[in-house]
Amino acid sequence: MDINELLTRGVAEVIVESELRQRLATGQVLRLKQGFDPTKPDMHIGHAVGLRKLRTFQEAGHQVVLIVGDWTAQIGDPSGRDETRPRLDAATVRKNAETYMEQFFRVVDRERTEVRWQSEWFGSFTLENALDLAGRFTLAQMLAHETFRRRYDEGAKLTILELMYPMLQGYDSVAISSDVEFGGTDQKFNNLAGRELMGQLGMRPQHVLLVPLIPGTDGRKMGKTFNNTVDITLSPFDMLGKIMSMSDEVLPLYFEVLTDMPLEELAEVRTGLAGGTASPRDLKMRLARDIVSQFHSPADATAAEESFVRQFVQRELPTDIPAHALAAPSGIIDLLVAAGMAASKGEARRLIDGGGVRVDGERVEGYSLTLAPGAGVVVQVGRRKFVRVV
RNA sequence: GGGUCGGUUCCGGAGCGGUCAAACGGGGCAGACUGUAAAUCUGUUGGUUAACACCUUCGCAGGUUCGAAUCCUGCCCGGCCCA
Repeated sequence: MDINELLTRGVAEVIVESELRQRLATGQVLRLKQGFDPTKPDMHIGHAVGLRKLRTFQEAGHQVVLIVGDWTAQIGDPSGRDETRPRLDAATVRKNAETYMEQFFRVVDRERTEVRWQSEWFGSFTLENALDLAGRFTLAQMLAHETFRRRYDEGAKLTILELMYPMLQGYDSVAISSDVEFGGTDQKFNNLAGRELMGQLGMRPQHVLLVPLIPGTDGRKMGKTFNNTVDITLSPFDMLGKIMSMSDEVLPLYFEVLTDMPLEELAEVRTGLAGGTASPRDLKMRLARDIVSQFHSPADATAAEESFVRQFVQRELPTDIPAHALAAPSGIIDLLVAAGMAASKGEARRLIDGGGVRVDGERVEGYSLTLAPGAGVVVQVGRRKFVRVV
C-alpha cells in the first residue's frame, strides 16, 4: 500500500503528517505504540479500525509495541467520561489483559508485536519520579482537555489521580521510545501528552495517528455506554445480523475503514448510494459478509447469510433452536422465565400483553396457556428468541 | 475546619407529609411499518398476583407522625464559597 493511502484511508488525523510522511519514505522501521487498559476486555469492530491500520503498517515492515496499561487501568481513562471510575484489583486486570490480547491478535500480527506491561517501568517508580512527572504539566494544559474542562466547569468530581492519567500514558511513550502512537480521535489529548513529555526529555516527539470513531448500530458513536457495539466475539450469525440492522448511512465509511475495498470501487459505491442506483441492502450484506469473514471465515459468513435469509427474509424458523426440557406441565409464564426469555414473571406478562410471544407461530393471548413435557412446540419471544419445549 | 447546596428508579431529572413504585426525557424491551434497514408511530419499563392487594425501593442509621422520597438528628459522599 502506498504511503498516501496508509496515511489517509481510515485515518482521522495525523500529527505531524508531513514529518511522518518523510520518515515513512526513508524505509526506517518505526515503533508503533498502541496501549490499552485491561478494564473492558470486550472489543468491538470500532476498535478493529485502529487494529487494521496497525496491521497495514506491519505489512509495510513496522513494529507494533502493545502496552498493557496495568497501572492506568487502575485510574481509568477519563476521556469522554463524566465520572470517576472504580479502581480494579490486580487479578482482574491480568485476566482482562489476557482476554483483550486474545482478541487483539485476531487482527494484528503477533510476530511483529512486542508486548510490554506498564508495571515494567511504573512498578519501580518512586515518589520522586512521580513528582517530576507531575511537575511537567500545568493545570491550564489539563483544563484544555475537553473532558476535564467540562467536568470542572460543571462542578463535577474530578480527582488529581485522573489528571495523572494522561501523564502516565505519556510516559509510556518515553519508556518504549515510541515513534508513532495510534489511537481513536478521543485519545488525542493523551497522545499529545506523550509528544509533550518526549520533547521535554530531549527525545524525538512521537507522531500521532488518530483513527475515526465509527457509528454503532443505532447511528451514535459506537461504545459500550450506548450498548450499540458489534463485538468481535459475536457468533457469525449475530455479527452478520447486527451489521445488517445498521443504518444505511454508515455504509461508505464502514467499507472504507473495515474492508480492503479498493479506493476506486469505494468511490463507485459512494456515488451509487448517493444516486440511488446501488442497493443499500445488497451492499450491506456484502459488507457484513466481508467483516464476518475477517473475524471468522468466508465459510462461516456464507452459512450465516443463509441462516439470516431463512430466518428473517423468508421468516422460517432457525435451524438450531435450543431445547427446553420440562419435567412437568408448565404455565407459559413460568416457562418464559425458566427458559431465560423473560427476566421476571411480570416481564413475561408484559411481553404477552404486548403481543410479543408466540407458540408455534400463534400469538399467545392471556396467561393461562399450559405446555406439557414433550410437546415439541416452539416458543418465540420477539424475533430472535426461540426455544423448543421437550 | 466553617458556611451553603445536593445525593431519587438503567441514565438524566421532577417530586418536597398521604392521591408516589414515584412526572417528564433518554435508553431498553415488545408491537405496527420494513430491507431484522434507518426514520416514524404505539405499548411497556421494581417484585409477587388472574385481579384486588401486598412486598422491596428515593445515600446510610435512627427519630417524629395514623402515615415520610418528602419533617428532625447523626453519619457517609460530592459541588460551591470562606480559611
